[in-house]
Amino acid sequence: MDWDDFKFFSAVVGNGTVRAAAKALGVHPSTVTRRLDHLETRLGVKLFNRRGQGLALTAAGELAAEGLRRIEGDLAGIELLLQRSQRELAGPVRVAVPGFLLLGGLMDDLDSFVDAYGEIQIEWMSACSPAGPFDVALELTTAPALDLIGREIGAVGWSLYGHRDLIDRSGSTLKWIEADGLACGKTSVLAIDKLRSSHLDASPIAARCQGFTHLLPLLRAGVGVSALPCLVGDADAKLRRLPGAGVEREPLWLLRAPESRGTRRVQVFVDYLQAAVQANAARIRGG
Amino acid sequence: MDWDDFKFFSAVVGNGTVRAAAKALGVHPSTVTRRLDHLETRLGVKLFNRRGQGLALTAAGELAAEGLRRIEGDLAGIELLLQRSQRELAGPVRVAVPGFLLLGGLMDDLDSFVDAYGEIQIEWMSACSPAGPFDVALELTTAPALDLIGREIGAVGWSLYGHRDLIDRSGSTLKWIEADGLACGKTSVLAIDKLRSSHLDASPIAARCQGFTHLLPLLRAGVGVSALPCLVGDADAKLRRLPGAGVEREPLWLLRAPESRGTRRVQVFVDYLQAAVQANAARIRGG
DNA sequence: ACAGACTGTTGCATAAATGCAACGCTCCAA
DNA sequence: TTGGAGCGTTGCATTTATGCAACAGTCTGT
Repeated sequence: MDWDDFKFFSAVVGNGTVRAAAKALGVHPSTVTRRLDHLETRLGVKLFNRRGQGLALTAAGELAAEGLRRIEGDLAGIELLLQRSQRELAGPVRVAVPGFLLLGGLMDDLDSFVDAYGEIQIEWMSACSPAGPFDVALELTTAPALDLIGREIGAVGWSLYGHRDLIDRSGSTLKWIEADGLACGKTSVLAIDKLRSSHLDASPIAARCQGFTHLLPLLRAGVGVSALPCLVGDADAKLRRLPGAGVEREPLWLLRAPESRGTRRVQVFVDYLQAAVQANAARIRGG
Repeated sequence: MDWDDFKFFSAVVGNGTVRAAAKALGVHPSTVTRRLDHLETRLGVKLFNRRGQGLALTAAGELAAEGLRRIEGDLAGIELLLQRSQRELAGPVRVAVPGFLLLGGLMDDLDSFVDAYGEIQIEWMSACSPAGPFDVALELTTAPALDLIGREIGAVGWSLYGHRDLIDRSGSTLKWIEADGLACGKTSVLAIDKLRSSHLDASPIAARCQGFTHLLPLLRAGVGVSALPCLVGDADAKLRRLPGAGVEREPLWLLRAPESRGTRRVQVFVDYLQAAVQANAARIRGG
């Protein structure tokens, strides 16, 4: 089935004569007649009656023209739609998300998004030190800045983790690993302080480090215990929660810059981000 | 704009892979990829993401697929519709119409019908002596046969006509031309008898003939006067109505054979026939 | 880890569609 | 009646698209 034949047919119907259709399509008149012949032969139906001056539609031709009128418009509409979506869905989206969410596998299916929206360039910014303005951010806060539009979309659960052997070896005194810069934009995370003070207040400090990049290897090596987002701690087979240690939760907010409100490419990514948080809500909360 | 590119795109979406689409279309896989490239280049939009195993639709591709789903179905529907209408609108239609209606120009735009429905073969039968069964007929009757479906769709007006010079030469005694076989299926037309008896009862008979083929030349030659359907008489520039002679009307019935009821090709012609009678109603009635 | 089967994609020979000019035809006006 | 201009349609050279086989890559099951 050759769709192009219908295009030529439709052009002839719309322009009245073969020559006019040929000019409109930018081809030679002979091409048009040959495509019409081809179409009629293939269908086994005469669409036109050739008679000296111009062509006259047969009943079947009238039927076909009727149905094609809409198809022709729809097809042109698709082209316009694609080119418009092309413009709307291209460009940068500046995203500020705490590193531990990515570390915990929140964005493991990001490739499907990149596949679908290849023209959107995602600029990942450390939520800790937002070097510049962002379009969308996830933050552990209850008081979003005044110039942002915020919404609570979940809660991040924290607990105490250590190497499983270290935890199982009950009776030994557990040492604390002090880490800074775990949650971003905040000097300290309330959940961490509460966990330590209620379970390991008097424990000695084994090490002091900066961020997850340092903290996780130290925990895996069995140097001591520390507070981790459950999303990160539970995902690590070598680590185990400290028995008895509960889960302290911090509210997770989705923040949007007002100036990118209504921008489709940003909205599309926000939708994906929300879906990702939703899909991992249980893991993020920590059970 | 190449519609065929969309066909290939649609096939890939529908069949999942390039190779499956190629097999479904009966072409080589390379052809499919080249058409996709062509389409993407022309639109300036990426529809697919090539990744090792299979193809993944982009957001734009999803949009296009959405719109094309319906178009694909519509196009296939048109083909089926045409082929069905081809079957339904091909074959013979047996028509029995009194000759004078054709003589009077009732079917002057028949060519447009033949153009539109070239596969319908109209078999004209003399209504006078219906050699075989017909699908549709026009008849001057008030009592259609019992096995037919009839409907009155107009009235045929008759009056007295003669050569204009003969009519204008007042005072001379007008001679009558007796014609048989004017209206069909009937031995005599009541209107003719009434017209003669009320205006030319005592006039001598100048000639006796058979049918319009003989009668009209005699009238044009000024041999005498006779009764004609107004449709025929008024159309002839040489003839004129006899002043004072009124118009006698016979009901015109449209008859249909029950066995062809529901046959589209017959119905289509009946519609045309009714429209033709309607358009010429005034001329047929005789003013 | 490693064949095996699958995917989509590329040069090269062939087949098909197109452009060109000339033709036959109908219609309109002088 | 007779040019002239419009129409759609036909051989022939050329451009374009297709089929074929071989390729590079990924995924899966052993």
